[in-house]
Order: sequence, then C-alpha cells, then structure tokens
Amino acid sequence: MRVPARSVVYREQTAATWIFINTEGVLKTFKDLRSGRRWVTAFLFPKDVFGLAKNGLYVRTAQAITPATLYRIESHALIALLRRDAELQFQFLSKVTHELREAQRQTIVVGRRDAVGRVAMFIQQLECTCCDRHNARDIELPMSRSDIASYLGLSLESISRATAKLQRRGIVAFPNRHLARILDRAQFDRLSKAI
Amino acid sequence: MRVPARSVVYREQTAATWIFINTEGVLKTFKDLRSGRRWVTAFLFPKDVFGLAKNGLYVRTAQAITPATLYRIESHALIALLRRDAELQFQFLSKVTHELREAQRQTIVVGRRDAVGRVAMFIQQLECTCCDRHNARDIELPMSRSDIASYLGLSLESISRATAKLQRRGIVAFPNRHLARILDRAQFDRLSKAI
DNA sequence: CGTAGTATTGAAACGGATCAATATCTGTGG
DNA sequence: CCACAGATATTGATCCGTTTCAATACTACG
Repeated sequence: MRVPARSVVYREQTAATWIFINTEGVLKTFKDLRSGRRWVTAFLFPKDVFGLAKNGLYVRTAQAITPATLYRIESHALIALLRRDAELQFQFLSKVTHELREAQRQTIVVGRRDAVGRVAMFIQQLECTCCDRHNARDIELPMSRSDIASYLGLSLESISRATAKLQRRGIVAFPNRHLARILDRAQFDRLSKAI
Repeated sequence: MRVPARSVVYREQTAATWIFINTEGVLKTFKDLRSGRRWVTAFLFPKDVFGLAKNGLYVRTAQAITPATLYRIESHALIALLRRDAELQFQFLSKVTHELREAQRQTIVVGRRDAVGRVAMFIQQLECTCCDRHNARDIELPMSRSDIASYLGLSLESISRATAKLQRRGIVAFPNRHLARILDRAQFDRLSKAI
C-alpha cells in the first residue's frame, strides 16, 4: 500500500480488519479527546507494526505524516498464522515487547516536569530510531511542532520555547523546522538522560 | 515462593534469571533515578507477569508491598517452552499486549496536568484491577502515598491535597490511609474519564 | 509508650498553560 | 516564477496549579 501524506489509514472505533507494518515513511497515531484536544500516542517509523485492536476495534486513528509504504495483513489471518507458527509468533512477541518498552519510556518522558528535558529526550529517541544515518549529524523531524507538543503532553508554545532555549544555549541547532543537529553532546546527554 | 512485605524480589541491572507471576499480594517495580528520586513504574496484582529482561538484565527493581506469593520460571526455560508451544505463547502474547495497553494508559494518566484527575484515574484503575470485590465499595490502597506520588509523577504533598479535595467535595471518602470509597459515582466518572 | 517513618497542611516560588499579537512557511493559482 | 492565503510557528505577558520548603500531626512497630 502506498499512501500519500496526510491520508488516514484507519480511524479509531472502526472495525480492526487489518494489521499494518510500515516499510517507508513516517506516520502518527492519535486519539481525539472529548476536550477537543488531540493526543498523539506514537510516531511510526519503518519496521513498526501498528493496528493492534481492542475488542475488534482500532483504539486510535493512524495518519501518514510523509508519503508512506505499508504492508497489511488481515487480523484473522495473522492470528491464525501466529497460532500455527511458533517461530513467527516469537518474532511478533519480541516486537510487542519492544513496543512495551517504548510505551514505558514514553511514560517517563511525559512524567518529566521540565519542557526542555522532554524535548531533549524526544530528539534523542528520534536519533536512535533513525540510527542508520547516525553519522550524518542531522536528525529529521518530519512531524509538526504541534504533533510533538501533543505527543509530549505540552503546549505548542512550550515546544517552541524549549527549542529556542536549546538553540540559545548552543546545545542543539535547528537549521529549519524539520531538522535538528546536536552541537554539544555532553550537555545534551546530561539533559536527555538525567531523569 | 512466599515473600514477606518489603522484600526485594530482584534488583535492577542484575542478571534476569527468572520470570515471575504474582498469585497473591501486591508488589511494585521501580527505578532509582540519578536525581535520587524513585520512579514507581507499576503495581503488580495477582495474575500479573513481571521480570521481563532487556539485554539479559532486569530493568527495574521489584519489591513486595504486602506479603506475596509468586511463581517463577527460568527465562531460558520459558523461552524454550514458548518457542515450542504456540498456544501457550499466544496466551503470553495476549498478556504482553495487555501490559502494553496498561503502559499506554499510564502515559495518558501521567500526561494529565491536574493532580485530582490523576488520582481519580488511579483509584479507578485500582477499582477495575480488584474487580472481584467490586460490589464491596471499599477499594484497597495497599501502597503508601509516597508510592502513589512517584507512580503518578506528582509530589507526595500533591497527592495529599488531591485526596483531601476529593474528600471535601464528597466524591471519595478515605476511611483510612489504605481504603477509598467512592461516594458520588457521577462526579467521580466525570473526573476520571474526562481526559 | 515512645520513636521513626508516614502523612497532612500552610506559604512562597517556579514553570507551563493560556491568550494575544506577530512572523514564517507551504502550497496553490495567477 | 511570483504573490497570496491559510496553516504553522515564534514571542510576549499574565494566570494558575504544582513544587518546594517548613512545620505539625498521625500511625505503626518495637
């Protein structure tokens, strides 16, 4: 499946027919809260599995941020397959376990009170995720500031102020809105690791 | 395995020899942060599995809050078993998927800014967990206020003020430090669900 | 019954949210 | 290719709630 940027792959509370794996591009999953806010729960990079259902319904909405390429398989088919093939299932289990760690990490990030720290951890997370180009020092931020804000549980303005502060202190440079470059690794690590 | 209250089941960064399942009692898992704070990541109730490793090491410390009874199995043995028995593995996968949902819920809870809302969601979570005695209206809070605070990412004082506020408003009564009783279900639900 | 850990309450300060104004970017059509 | 409009982002001022520090009260265990 090739999907253009901004297209909605599935919507929350609809029948969870398919399970997806991302092979190219970046997507996000989010929930619309009754307060009108939008809660971004995850960014999906290549190799990420998504579309796990709860009671046969999708829990979140999935939307492409950049053009993306996905594989999809029917949930029933996958489950039948997993039940038959223990080795395949084990790979899948590893995947879910990894997701669990990510979710727990996310809890830690959101639990931090200071905005600069959260943004630093977020940038570090992206750096790890896209580690293929780790030597190229520029980290891509395909998502909007607003997406980052609702992912980190902060206001859009706080993100802006945090990035400005990182830049002013000479820790991270933002050549443009979708790029970050770590200038002072020592200070950066202190921020992103000192929980 | 029977363990008395306060005993440490395993310590973070030690070799993850065993995987555990709780059958009776309540435990907590936590990380000691370099800031000196203690981050409580989970409370473990009967049927909860814990001790999943990362790179062969435990990620957190597990400690009993009340006297507890556990089963344990060697990680290698379990993995070998799962690789052979797809059906058993599937049950395990379901368990981990459930844990994943819990972790995601926890992110939502911690992401809320208001203390009263977080405490309400926490109490609701406990109510669901111990749903066997749902008709008995008293909810047990075996953990200390301090544990709740570091689980919810709040200060001990904020927990105290939040419970006081819930009590003053007639929404929840706290007959003693380890019990809660929901008095006004409508208001309570509005607090705990209005994300 | 006393002591140490645990919990509550009060006052002041800090930091993020919000509201508001302005700036910058992106994509579209002229 | 440029200009324009709408979306996106930055910056400033003020407000509100949590944190922190400090003092006091409670509880559990020896």
